[in-house]
Amino acid sequence: MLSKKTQYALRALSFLAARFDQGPVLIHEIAEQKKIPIKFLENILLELKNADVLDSKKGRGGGYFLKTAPNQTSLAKVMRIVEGPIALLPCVSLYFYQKCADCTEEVCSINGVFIQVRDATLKILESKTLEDIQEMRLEALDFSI
Amino acid sequence: MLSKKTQYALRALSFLAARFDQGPVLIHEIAEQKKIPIKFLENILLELKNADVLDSKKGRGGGYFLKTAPNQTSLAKVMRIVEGPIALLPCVSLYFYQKCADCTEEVCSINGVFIQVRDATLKILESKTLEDIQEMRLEALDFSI
DNA sequence: AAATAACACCACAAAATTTGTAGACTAATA
DNA sequence: TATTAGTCTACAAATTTTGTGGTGTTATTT
Repeated sequence: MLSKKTQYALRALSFLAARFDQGPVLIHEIAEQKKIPIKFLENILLELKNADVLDSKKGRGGGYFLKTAPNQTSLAKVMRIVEGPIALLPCVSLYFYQKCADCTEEVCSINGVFIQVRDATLKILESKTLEDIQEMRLEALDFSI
Repeated sequence: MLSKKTQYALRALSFLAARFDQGPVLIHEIAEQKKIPIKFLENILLELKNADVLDSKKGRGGGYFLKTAPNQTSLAKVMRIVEGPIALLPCVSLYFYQKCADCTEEVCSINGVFIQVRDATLKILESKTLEDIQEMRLEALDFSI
């Protein structure tokens, strides 16, 4: 299961994706719209900024905004920033590899399956972007009916 | 990431799978071979027994053993017993569904991707069984060279 | 029947992680 | 220079994970 932190991050980003190119958005507004504790959200957005997903502007008229177009940031990237490894076992992670503590087998009989799971998961999460989880925009709705 | 508990469970089961039909195996022996804290392992094995994956025998000559052939227990089943949900979001879980707390969108823009991830993961974990992660058996090795 | 072996069960404790908060600081703008 | 809004550090509360202790129960052996 994804942590709340990651879920908050995805929600905030789906909101910011819908506002891409419309100027900075206040943390306060995101927190309110998405019902995320504001100080917690602060930390998350800052982390995403330090990882070059977001950018920000201080002072009046400031706020957060996507650094690049929504389709330029994969969900895998976001998840690695806020959640950490995507793989289910440390010994099978591409970016957070760790030798399994106390693995007693010379040839691990377990990790093969989890390499498959990892690859199947990554195939999706590397190809999907913020554009794919972008919140529905009001102006995109068709009111002509 | 899978919890240590789940990793321990998988290791213990890979060991028991290799010993299928060879009588009960002592908790003590599994703990030693697989370097798992014995009291922690007790809890795990009991849970797997209560879920009908394992069976046990008390007293002298007792121990734990697989209730059915290794290929009869899927990894998905094991993981649901010891780890809980396989899906990455509560609102997308088949066996542990929960409405997303504070989901503010009428139509969630996020869950579609995670349904895909869930399905890709389950396709593997439902089809792979304990037979697939079974520890190499010594008698299966070819010493003729 | 007594002794012993081994699982069953309950309750708790330590450790780690996650989630959330407080408050001072810095930068930008009007 | 006052105000606005992000930055940063540190901490605290809550929850989950990991691990332990002790007693009970059942089966086997002698």
